[in-house]
Amino acid sequence: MPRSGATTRQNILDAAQGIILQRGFAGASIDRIITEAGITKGAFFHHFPNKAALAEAVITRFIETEAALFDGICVRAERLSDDPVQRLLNILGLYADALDQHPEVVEGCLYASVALQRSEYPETISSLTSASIEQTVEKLRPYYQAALAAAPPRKAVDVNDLVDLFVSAGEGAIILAGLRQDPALPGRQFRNLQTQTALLLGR
Amino acid sequence: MPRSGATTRQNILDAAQGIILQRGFAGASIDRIITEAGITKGAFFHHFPNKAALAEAVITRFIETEAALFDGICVRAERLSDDPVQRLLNILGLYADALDQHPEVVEGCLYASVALQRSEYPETISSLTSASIEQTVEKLRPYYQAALAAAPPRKAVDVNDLVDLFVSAGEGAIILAGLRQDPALPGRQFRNLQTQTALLLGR
DNA sequence: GTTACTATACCAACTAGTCTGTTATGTAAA
DNA sequence: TTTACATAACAGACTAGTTGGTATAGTAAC
Repeated sequence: MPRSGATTRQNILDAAQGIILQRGFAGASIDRIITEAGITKGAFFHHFPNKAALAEAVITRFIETEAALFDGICVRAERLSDDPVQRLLNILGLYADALDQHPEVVEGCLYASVALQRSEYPETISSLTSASIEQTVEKLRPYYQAALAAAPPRKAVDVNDLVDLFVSAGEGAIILAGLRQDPALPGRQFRNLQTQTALLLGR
Repeated sequence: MPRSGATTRQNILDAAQGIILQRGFAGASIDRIITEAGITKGAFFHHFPNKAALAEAVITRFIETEAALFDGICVRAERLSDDPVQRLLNILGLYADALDQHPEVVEGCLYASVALQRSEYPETISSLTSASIEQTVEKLRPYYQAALAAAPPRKAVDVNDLVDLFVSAGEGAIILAGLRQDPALPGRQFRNLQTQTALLLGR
């Protein structure tokens, strides 16, 4: 076996993700990516047949990382409490903590990048992204359902709307954090959402 | 005076905004824009000295439109009620109505586009955008302050965090709406936020 | 005569992608 | 243990098309 190309591939993915978040997909030219990664065109096209394949690899890696983070939070929240309301509040709190530990969120989010440049990305990418968001929503829904059942609020609220607020508050917080260049904003946002959810559920 | 070039300019701005929202700034080439607008390169460069000037015009127009919409909502909310809590709830409701009447929000939002492609846009654009967001936040804050003072919630909540949630829930809702291709989502989101805010303020 | 264009040709820089090498590393027969 | 070879992992020049932008000549409305 020849020397492993794994680190080179990683470098390409890292560089590509950073540049895509800063300049968009069309602005992330292969020349820029290879300069940032410190490699040549030959190396790039050895690892990826074309730019679309690179995009798919970047997005896939991002989706898997996010899913793993989220699953970890759910597992920890379930361990921390049996009470469905407290579990939901813990998910919100742990998510806030996770965002605090990742100040690079100010750079942006690939979900939002895809959403705002749908026509520029290959079709497979946008459907992958939508599917991933839907998966997150479906993981989250049972927690909201259980909490609402255990502590029904005074006014009727739709479970799906609450889940959507979780997701979209996250996306929006990252955008706002980027505009303000304030890496602490997303964490604060989720802690605020936690407080409001607590009040909603009578805590 | 010769025939006014105002409509041509409008067409260019409309085409540019649409393509920027679909493909990002780097993906919105002048050739694409003039094809969409049905004009020639000569006409384009008659109206704009370069692409940066076009970007500034597009963003400026967008900012002014958004500010006018928001100011109108505040004026109507003030007319509808003297009660600070009800006023805030009305702002949220009127904003939801406004979003319902603009299904094109699924295409995206220029604030988010700028935030996610900061390095691709000229510097003036990103500072214009940040300033506009900050202006919106400062218009909104007194309404939240008054409502919180009139009906302090059981748990302490930071006014700034609440205002930020308004803004970022809006941005995030547009992103989610784009991924799901669901134009009704942002309106639903704000009505949900209205319900939660009502419960927060004891209504 | 000025303004608002159309049409077309042009340019240098950049774009994605190709092509032909070269180098590192492991395999295995002599 | 040397020699031969296979193959992944690159390097870097090259191409065809696109990019933002310029230039120029002409047309049509006011």
